[in-house]
Amino acid sequence: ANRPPMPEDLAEQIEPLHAMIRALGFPLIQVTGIEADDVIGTLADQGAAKGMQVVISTGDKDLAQLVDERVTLINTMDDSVLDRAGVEAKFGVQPERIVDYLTLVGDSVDNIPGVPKVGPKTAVKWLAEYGSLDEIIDRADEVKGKVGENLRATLDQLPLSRRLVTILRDVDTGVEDLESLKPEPADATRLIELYREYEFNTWLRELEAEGIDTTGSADDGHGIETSYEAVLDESELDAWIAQLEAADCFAFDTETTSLNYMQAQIVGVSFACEPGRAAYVPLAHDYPGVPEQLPRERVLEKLRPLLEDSARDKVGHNLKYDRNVLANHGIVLRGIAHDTMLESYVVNSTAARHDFDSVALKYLKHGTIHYEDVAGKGAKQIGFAEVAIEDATPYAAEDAEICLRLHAVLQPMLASQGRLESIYRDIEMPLVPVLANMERRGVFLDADMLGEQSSELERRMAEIESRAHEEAGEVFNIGSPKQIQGILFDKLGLPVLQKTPKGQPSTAESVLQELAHDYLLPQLILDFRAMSKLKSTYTDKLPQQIDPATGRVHTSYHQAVAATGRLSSSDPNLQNIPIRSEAGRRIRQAFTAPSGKRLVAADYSQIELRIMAHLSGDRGLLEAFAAGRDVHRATASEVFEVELEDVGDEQRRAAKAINFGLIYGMSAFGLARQLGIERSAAQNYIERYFTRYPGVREYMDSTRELARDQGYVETVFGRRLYLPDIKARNPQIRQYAERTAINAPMQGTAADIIKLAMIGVDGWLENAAPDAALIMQVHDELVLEVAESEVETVCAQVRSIMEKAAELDVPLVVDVGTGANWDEAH
DNA sequence: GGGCGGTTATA
DNA sequence: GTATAACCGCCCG
Repeated sequence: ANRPPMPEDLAEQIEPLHAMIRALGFPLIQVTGIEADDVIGTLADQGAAKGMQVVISTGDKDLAQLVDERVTLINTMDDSVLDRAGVEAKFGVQPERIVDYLTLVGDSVDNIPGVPKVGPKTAVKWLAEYGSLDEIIDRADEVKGKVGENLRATLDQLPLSRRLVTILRDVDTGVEDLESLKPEPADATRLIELYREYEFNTWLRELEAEGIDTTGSADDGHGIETSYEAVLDESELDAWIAQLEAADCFAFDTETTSLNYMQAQIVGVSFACEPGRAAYVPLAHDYPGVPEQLPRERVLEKLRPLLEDSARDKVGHNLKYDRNVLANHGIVLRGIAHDTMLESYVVNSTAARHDFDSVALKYLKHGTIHYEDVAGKGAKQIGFAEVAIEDATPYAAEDAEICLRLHAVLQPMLASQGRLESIYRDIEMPLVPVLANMERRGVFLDADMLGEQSSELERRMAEIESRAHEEAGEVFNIGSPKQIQGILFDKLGLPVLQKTPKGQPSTAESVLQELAHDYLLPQLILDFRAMSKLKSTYTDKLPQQIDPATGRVHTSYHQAVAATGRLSSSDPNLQNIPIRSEAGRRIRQAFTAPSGKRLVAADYSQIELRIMAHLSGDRGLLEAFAAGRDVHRATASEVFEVELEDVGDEQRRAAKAINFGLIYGMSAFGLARQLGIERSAAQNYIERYFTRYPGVREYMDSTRELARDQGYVETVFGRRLYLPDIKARNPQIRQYAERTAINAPMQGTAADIIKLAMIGVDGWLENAAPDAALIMQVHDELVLEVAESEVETVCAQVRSIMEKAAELDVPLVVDVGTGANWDEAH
């Protein structure tokens, strides 16, 4: 009576939930007219009677009455376990008295009255004094005070209350045999369907990471006896070093105190050189009662010759990290021969993730011990140094041993598929130390300059915010799209021009820009947003990310994230530093060269369009580049049929949009929107373009066809990008795959070329200009920090190396600039 | 605390 | 119309 009816939002979730439980392979028991608690009570009793240990997963305190020697509760919200002692500790009464306790206390939600004014305290006190509810009822006269009166007044109801709170243990559950309740393997196909439908994207990714086959097939390593040992004395260490020296290639991994490679200190190292055997050498575990470990610096000195020897091959998973961490201890990791993360990436860059656990699961069907299993997660996570050595050993040793086995599986896959091995061997692997060096070197930032900008932005934002509140006639959070939406569209009744994917009126930039023609408030919001972005992401955040030890920011370049072959950058992302607005350029000015040095920025001019010319072999386009023409102007001249020198600004702008659109696999619709013209006019432009550059049309068509036939597209160098959706029946999904098919060879080839250039530049610098270094890569641009005396030589040589990084049917052109800061170098 | 939507910065 | 990372607000448990 006191429970509100089930909300419709909840009711409609019940059936999908049941479907999901079935797909997961769990037994689902539904008994009409019986409480779930009673079914659980009955099954628990039956299990206990058969001598089973029964665990009930619940947060419901009522179930505590079921606890005995064989039955325990677990609350998976906080992982607390309630056994007999736990129940007594939590409630102050034994499990057998829980029914009595609940009867006295009552439960307003379940409409069980209990005795007024009796709560947990009084109930426990009475039960301790009288022993049981029956005894309390019998001796109700003895209880003094107001609660005594209440007890006597409710005596009649108590038997009913007791019946209501008592969980039944003898209902007909319809379950013939407890054996039939064993979980079945999950129905992966059905699960994927359901996860897609309800957009459970995280679980979907997990499922994909496991490979589609989730029927519980056996571990590929099944049958291999594994021996993982912790190395705690010197003679064992020496024996391992001797084995590593004798091996052709050994797997190597470090455990550390931090994911931040600049701050990380080594806690232990692990090795493997044959399947089934691995060692973990704990070095700096630190917790009460930790056993004596070999001294870290001494062990590292012993390992130094092995680790620094470029002739000794190592395999690892993301060895760039290990190289950076070892550098913190003065060791230069050389001989980085193989990396299973990069093997997985080159074999199939579109696989959901290339982290160790996912890759091991996918290629070995081996479920690894996760970091969270040994260190916990969230706020309660501990550092690896606090992990007990006996827990750390299987985890760390497995990393090395499984890595070795992974390499044995992935290496042949690379070798057997076209030019993938060359992408891996000649591009990705040599790039590893180059990136590690760039990361460690870091970028100098003028924090004071950014600080000043922050204060200025703050002042101007406060001003704009109060004007916006005035304009709106009320105070609202200008940073909340939801509240903006309420003000603009509900309160002020502005027209809704566009909706978000979820069907809400959008307040995106393009929409506000349109509305700003007629109203003031949208412009204020736009101005606020532009400043807020710059302030929060750049002027506030970047200075905080300066490493105190080096005074510089150290990004992470990710080599196995972008499906096209590009790098990505994070913590901080140095690939999206503003450039377009004046305020944005001021942020670039804070990227400065320290005294005595200059920044050199070298970027490829129109590299993706040049690659399109090369790939398509279109004569007109090739010729335009060969002649060194302004390609957008040349395109305008062709499409609009005017002489080169007569091309107007507007025509050039349109031609530029067409050129970019082609790289992105555009439609007339998209071009029309970009240019703010009619769809038919855009279609007309595209038609004229293709008439003038017929090779480009042929290339686009043949690329789509090739993608359909072979299921993947390739860069000029043979990097592959798989397109599983290219045959999708849903046109939206299929067309998206087609656009990716068009774009990936161009974006990917550009990525291959700049990676080759980086390897070349780094190699040259090492000998010829040791005081100069690469410090950033932004997709088509390299930034170097160079001693003033070397600037001229470096500029010339970097240009030359970049332009010669690949030989295409078009010249590669590089613009080089120098300056005291990044803005000036452009 | 964790996940997601909306938004915006770059090539 | 391609490829990313990161912020804030908001919601949930």
